[in-house]
Amino acid sequence: MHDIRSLRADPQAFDAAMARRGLGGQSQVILALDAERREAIQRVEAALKARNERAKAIGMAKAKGDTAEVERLMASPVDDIAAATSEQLARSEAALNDTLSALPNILDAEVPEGADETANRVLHQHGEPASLPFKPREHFELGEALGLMDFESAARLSGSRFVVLKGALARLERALGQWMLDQHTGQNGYTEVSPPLLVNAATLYGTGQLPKFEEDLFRTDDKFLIPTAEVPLTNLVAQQIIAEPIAPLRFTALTPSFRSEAGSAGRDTRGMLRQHQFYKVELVSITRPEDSDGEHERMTGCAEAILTALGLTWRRLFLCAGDTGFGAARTYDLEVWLPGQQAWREISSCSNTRDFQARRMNARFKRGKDSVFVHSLNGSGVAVGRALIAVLETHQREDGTIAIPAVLQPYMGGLTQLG
RNA sequence: GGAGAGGUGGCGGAGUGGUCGAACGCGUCGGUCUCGAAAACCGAAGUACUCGCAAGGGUACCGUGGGUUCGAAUCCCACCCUCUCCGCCA
Repeated sequence: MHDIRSLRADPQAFDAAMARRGLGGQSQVILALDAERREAIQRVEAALKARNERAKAIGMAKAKGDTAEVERLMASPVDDIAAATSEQLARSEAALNDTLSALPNILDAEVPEGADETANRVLHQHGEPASLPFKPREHFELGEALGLMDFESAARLSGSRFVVLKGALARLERALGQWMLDQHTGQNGYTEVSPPLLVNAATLYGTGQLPKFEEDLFRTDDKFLIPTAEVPLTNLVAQQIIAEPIAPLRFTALTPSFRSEAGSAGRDTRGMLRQHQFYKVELVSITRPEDSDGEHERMTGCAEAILTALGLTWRRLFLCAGDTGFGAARTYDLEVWLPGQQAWREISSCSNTRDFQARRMNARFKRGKDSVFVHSLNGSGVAVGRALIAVLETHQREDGTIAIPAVLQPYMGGLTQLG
């Protein structure tokens, strides 16, 4: 959500910021709505003032027992402009709100220009894509050959974009999630949270999924399945005035994420790269404004450490303007190298939303006598399903067995390989 | 799911139609007193929007949204949430 005051103060800057997102001039329309709204407020409040004065006078006359005065006042004309104007006020207020809440966050000045992912900038890389002495297989070939990955059953149970994992592979998924969670709570100072997986519309509005991206969500009668634990974790501070977060509030959770994948029909249909449901360990930080940039680097580092410890090859991307998500001011993506697919694939996305979400959810802290909007950040630390894929493809051997990374072996009952 | 009770300011808790943004207590902040502190006493203090250069006005907010009324924290309706009991249930 944008601050109408700063927009008023510098409309050109606002338009320039939206232009980086490929959006045409917005400020004219918004300022017109704002002027309309404020003008309506004036009229409504004037009418209300007149009404209040009259009512108060009647009350005083009655208290004095001055029935003549009461009757005179009751007979005096009432200002009925209020009804029409208040409707107009409600309309322009709603229009202004709808417009503002559908506009994406203002990008950080350092975000690379560019319309799509081809303009993303690689910041650094860990390891080199390995040239294996045999033809590496894709994760679903490996999983199915082991008899531990079953797409047919999943399709029968649920439809496309689901998978059934079995035996040691199911355990490996669990091990990944447990181990990552333990890293973040044990080494990185995050507090583990077990949040609701169904949330209401206000909560999704707070983090920015609503109103614009409803089609990406699964919903029940009156609730939505979370598309990421970012939603409940960040909203923990919604509507709150918390103590000043001198040290950032850090939350982590291992949850399923549910995504309708509307609009991605036909993409990544083989295997478990793009599913309607997947586990993810999420990281969320709530900070003071002056701390959020540093926290963003730290958070991304926490995710990178996970990938390194798993023996994966990865790189950090600085997403360009056109590829940065709706709520983010700046985003780093982490990509892992998938030998079977011979491609870099996203496994984590870490964003600083600054006060964009905080404004939507009215999350503040007290500084002196002022209430200041917090900054909120979120990042995957990391996607469990995709980490599973990366582990399979990276640590596969020619005979189809898979070496289990040392850090996971304690979580696998000492098992050192699959197959 | 059924029956009942209830949701008021940071907290507790009054207030059932009129000058109520709301008594009182606690807590908070400032002051007096004190070497200092405590106690006591005095005083201050909500949030948002809006008009204004400012000083300072105005409006709204007593779970949420409607309604009745000249006027609503107070009356009516719907919904949400909490608690108690019953039923069901992992």
